Amino acid sequence: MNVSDIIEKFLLDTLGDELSVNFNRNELATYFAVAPSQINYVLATRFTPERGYMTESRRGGGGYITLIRVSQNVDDVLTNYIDQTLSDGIDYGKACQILERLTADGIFTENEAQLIKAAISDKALLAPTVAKNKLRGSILKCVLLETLKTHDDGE
Amino acid sequence: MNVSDIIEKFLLDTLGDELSVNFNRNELATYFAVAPSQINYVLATRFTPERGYMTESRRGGGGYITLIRVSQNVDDVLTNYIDQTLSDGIDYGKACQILERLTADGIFTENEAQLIKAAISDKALLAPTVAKNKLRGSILKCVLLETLKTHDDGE
DNA sequence: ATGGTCAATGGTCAAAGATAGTCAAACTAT
DNA sequence: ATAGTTTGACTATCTTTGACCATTGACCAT
Repeated sequence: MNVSDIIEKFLLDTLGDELSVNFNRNELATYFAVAPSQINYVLATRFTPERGYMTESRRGGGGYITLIRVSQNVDDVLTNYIDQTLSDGIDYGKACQILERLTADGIFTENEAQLIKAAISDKALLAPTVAKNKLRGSILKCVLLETLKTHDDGE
Repeated sequence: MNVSDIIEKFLLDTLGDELSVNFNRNELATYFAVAPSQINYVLATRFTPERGYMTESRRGGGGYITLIRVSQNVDDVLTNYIDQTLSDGIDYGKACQILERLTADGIFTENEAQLIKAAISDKALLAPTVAKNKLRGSILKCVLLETLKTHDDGE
């Protein structure tokens, strides 16, 4: 297991049930004996908006980083993702983050998320790398739209 | 006996009764004094879906390969479909039939089938018509494989 | 009060490192 | 000859590091 994964886990543990957690970048970096910028790397790759996180920070003396779990109305989340993935395409990692987030929100079951992941994996999408993201975006969009439909029906 | 056979045997032994085994490609290659890519060769020729195996992996620091056993004997229906959709591609109607059949068999829930249908609809697959069936086949294959995997987990 | 300086933060980005994947050429066994 | 194996060059992806930049607040001089 690499250090970034360990730091991720540590932050998740520290976050626990709380809405946010506050820390000092250099301190954390020293604790895990990594370059300070690796903290940014972990935040950028693991605690993304797709997964429902955001950060705030301040430089200078007494500087800090706050990691925040954002909660949002589920339909809004869905529509946001639909709008976003609509045009630009999306890579597999980001797509998984979205699916995990939606699973955490109870929109998908674990199994459904797994199936969708399989459907949009690089392996499934036999296309040149460039085209893949576009295609994946389109597929995901259709799936989310379908979900939005049945979700609305359901209530 | 050639080295590939030996590596195959080693992996089978290591796998034992477990559902999956995790290893590092370079380490394994070094251990058997072969080129790293030979590990891929062994996986590609011996641990195929048709034989009841699949793999997952990650590159970069802390990278790994996971060899996963999927159900070998039980799900003949599924494996048949997998073989069929593997090569030729499949049109949307046929795909839906398969999904409905599998839903009737209790492999998929209604909802799961809906999601998959959305994912392989003509709308989702932005590609030339000719390419669509091929692509749909590939996606469906991945989904079915995934199902075999999680199916095994459950029992 | 006002502005200047400096140390203590955090941010960015590109390079280096660490893996795994692909593919075709060379080799080997049948 | 043909099919299967082995190798290596090249590629793709993920992680880790470090050099350089930006911001903030404390302290100081005026």
